[in-house]
Amino acid sequence: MLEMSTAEGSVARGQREPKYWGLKRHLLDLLGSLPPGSPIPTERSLATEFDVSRTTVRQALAELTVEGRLLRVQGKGTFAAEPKVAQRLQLSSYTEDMIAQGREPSSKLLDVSEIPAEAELARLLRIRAGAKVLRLHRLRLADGEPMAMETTHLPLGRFRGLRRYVSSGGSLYQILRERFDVEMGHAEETIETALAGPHEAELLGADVGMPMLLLSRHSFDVDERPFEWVRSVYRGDRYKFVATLNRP
Amino acid sequence: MLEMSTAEGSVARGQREPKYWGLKRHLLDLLGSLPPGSPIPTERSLATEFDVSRTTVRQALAELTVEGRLLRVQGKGTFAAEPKVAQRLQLSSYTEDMIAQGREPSSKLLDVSEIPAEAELARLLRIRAGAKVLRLHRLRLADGEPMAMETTHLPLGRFRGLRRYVSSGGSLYQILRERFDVEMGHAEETIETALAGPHEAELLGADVGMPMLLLSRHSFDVDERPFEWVRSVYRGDRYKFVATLNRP
DNA sequence: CGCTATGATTGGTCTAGACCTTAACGCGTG
DNA sequence: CACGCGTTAAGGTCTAGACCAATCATAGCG
Repeated sequence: MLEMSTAEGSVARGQREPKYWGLKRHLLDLLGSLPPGSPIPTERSLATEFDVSRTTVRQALAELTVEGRLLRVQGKGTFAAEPKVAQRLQLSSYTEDMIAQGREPSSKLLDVSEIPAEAELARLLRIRAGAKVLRLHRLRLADGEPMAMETTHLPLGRFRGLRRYVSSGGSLYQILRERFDVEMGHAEETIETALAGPHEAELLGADVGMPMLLLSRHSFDVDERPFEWVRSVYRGDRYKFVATLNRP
Repeated sequence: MLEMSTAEGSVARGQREPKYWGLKRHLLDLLGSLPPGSPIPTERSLATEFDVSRTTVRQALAELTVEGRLLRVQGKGTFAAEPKVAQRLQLSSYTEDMIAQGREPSSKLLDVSEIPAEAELARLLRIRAGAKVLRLHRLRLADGEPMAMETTHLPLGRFRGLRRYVSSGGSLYQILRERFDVEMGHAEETIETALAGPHEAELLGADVGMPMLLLSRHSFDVDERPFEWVRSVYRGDRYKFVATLNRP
């Protein structure tokens, strides 16, 4: 895997190594020889074994957790995590994209609501502030596993009656294409890091404070009119994005 | 900015809110009305003011730091952070790319070495394991500010004498094009999260444990032969990647 | 004038212990 | 058999205080 350095390397530089680094190294070693899902020793027993306080153990465990190496469950224990899954940088729809990867996609529609556009959202969708937008809140799954939380905003002025079509199921892009004659043009995506809030953590089965990949998509039709603005939150410890770039 | 929820929302769900959430909210408020670089109260004074232990204050500060909202400097204090900078998903060279954004690019060559390829690297570069590769360790800067740490691997069998050209400066891609007739084909990039280790943290002026964006690039020439494998580590609290996707 | 020593202040690490929340198990009772 | 209710043990939050390490201002000395 050609790992990123974590705590090894130049020890002899005059610096004193914090105790939790050593503990982290030890656990990393342990994880190397452990299948995903295996339980690791409890916080209290690690504290005893290494003769450090539980706080120090927790510092090491916390870092390994946000690095995606550990999974902590209150009341149960701490376990070796699953390796990351690749996620294609999508311009195609989520559904098509997952199928292309041989995974079985599904969506759970969490919420549909009509809300007035705030200034920033209105600018992005090129409508006037306060105009109604349809907001879809969806949980994206692959093989039954939660992959992302997606929030889509669409201008209702242009897509009257969209709410009914959406509620009755089906691919959003297919609805837009067939019912509203939307021809997709280009899209602009940004990818950045973010931390999971309580809401995201709960939906994705992650912990508060875990690093997430925040993907924003701003889609335009062939006439350069913006027709959607999407924010998706992916678990940073389990997914990565893949893009293929071609020489112009 | 259309923020990601952090700790607000459904308070009245039977759950007790941890103290550090409230503290975090307060600091987020404060940050909203503070220009970047402004100092915020010290840990000890926050602990006194809010009547909590310093440990609790530190938990709130730690989360805000990895979210890119705060900058902590030992011996000096804690400060409001700068907002994120956009970074184009690059197929062109770093140099060209920065110029297109109106920034002044520079590179600092940290290390050049010839090393034998490990199994995984050999597979990626399609050479035999143990064959020599040139490893470049570079710090990428824009307007004098460290942006990323980049590690490039090139097969020396194909690029004999490359080391000398590189050492005497100039764009790597330009050298490959002009001296070795490499015509760039496509490239495959992946983006994932990672945490800063001591090495990355020091070079990029970040803290150990901060979320980073890890960009890997696998480049091929027009004959589909791989000619480089690159790993770049970007500060996740300050940069984001932008990609424009077009309908095929 | 310039350099060095020192102390004050800041964030960084660590302790030993307390109590809370959640999950799993077992043991009763209806 | 099903349900509920403790018990136990796990991780989550929090305290009060200690010492370390980096920074900066300042006082003093050559």
